[in-house]
Amino acid sequence: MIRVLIAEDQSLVMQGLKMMIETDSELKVTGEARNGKEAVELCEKNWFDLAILDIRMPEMDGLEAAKIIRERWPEIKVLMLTTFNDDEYALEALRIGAHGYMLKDADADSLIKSIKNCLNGGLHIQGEVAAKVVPRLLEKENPSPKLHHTLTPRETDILRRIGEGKSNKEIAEELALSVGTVKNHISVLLDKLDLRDRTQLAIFAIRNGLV
Amino acid sequence: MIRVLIAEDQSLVMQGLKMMIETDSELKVTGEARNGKEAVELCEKNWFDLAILDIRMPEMDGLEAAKIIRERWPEIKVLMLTTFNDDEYALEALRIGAHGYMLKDADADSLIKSIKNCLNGGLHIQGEVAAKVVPRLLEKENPSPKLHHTLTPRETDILRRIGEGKSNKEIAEELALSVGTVKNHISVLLDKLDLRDRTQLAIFAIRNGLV
DNA sequence: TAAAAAAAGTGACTTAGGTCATGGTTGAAA
DNA sequence: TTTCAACCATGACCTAAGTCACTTTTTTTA
Repeated sequence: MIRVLIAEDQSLVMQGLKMMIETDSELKVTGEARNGKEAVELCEKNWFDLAILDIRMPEMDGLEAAKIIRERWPEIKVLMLTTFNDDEYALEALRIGAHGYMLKDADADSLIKSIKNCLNGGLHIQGEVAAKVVPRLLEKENPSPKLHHTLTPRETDILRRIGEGKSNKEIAEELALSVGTVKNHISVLLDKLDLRDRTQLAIFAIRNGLV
Repeated sequence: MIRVLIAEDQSLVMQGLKMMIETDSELKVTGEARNGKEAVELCEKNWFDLAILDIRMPEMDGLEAAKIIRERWPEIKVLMLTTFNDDEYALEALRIGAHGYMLKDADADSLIKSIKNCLNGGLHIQGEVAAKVVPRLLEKENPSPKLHHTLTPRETDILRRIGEGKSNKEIAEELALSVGTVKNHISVLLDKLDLRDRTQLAIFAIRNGLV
């Protein structure tokens, strides 16, 4: 029997995955976590063959959890689950050594196929992501993908507020800074994340679950 | 037996709902639609006691489907399903006469409760939405909530591109317009949606599934 | 089909957003 | 202790964004 751990904060998606997985008599969901921290804790107590991790989760996100699991229990297959076609995250997931990258809005069949394929040692990346990601991998470690892990607390804070649609003036008032300072932090954010303006920052913030 | 129709484009969520609903022996999912159009077509062929409609769907969204179902089959209970705490949509849903408003990230228990409550003739609005919405209802028809239904095709198009993080110049080039024209459309959008800048438009576009 | 209304388009003008050069503070390494 | 690096802060300056008054085109409807 293949033991599966699911880490997913949306209970509907959790139930859906569970149901789909257990239609196959070989597979059994023996662990359910609502964030990355819980997932790692479960791995400490029980053995799993496959971990399905949502990228966006509270407490500890799926990428961090994946990293820890890959380091400490390298035999466990890791499948990342995401809502969006975010190639930055896909790259990061691959770098960590995930065995698959699934989109939540894919149909049931291809999700099952991803799971099966992953268990058989395959690597599967769903969506248009693959087309964008593969060329990048071929250019050897590309230097651009600076993830939000490299952001300072101030920057993350400001990024979140941009994602809430606030103006520089509002952010400055809330944080007791001058607008100039806020603008400067934004310039740094734009540079780090390789984006162009606050609108793209807001989109990034939402896509990555900061808001 | 209570017959349930689900309209939901994300198959994972569909499976999750189905599983949860069918843990109760009284309930049975006898219809599955992947968009609003399919939902209405199913209603024409079969009878349902309850329709669970995702607000965000391709082809025809949940609000439109709800409207049609409420008009043509007023005995069917309608439960709206959404990812975000979007009070504009909640209001619109209530105006149409939906019997409930559920958030996808709620836990299984409260989702089941919403369904049960809805079947018993209750009205349930999940999340902080309720607190924002109820006062508005008491002020008699409030004039502000202009939904995206009132947007022209051009405006919707431009709104989507803003949600993709494009600049006015890029949008103008793609649509073969002057930047001035694009700016003007944006001014109209800001006015109609009661927002302040393109960042808030981008957030709106994402929250409402345009991108 | 004429009149009215809605939508699409334009460019001069104002303001908020973003860049850049610079300085202060803290903590760790030499 | 000094030097270096990372973070935070600031304001002068420039550009893209947004407003406004207006014209043209398309669609409604009387």
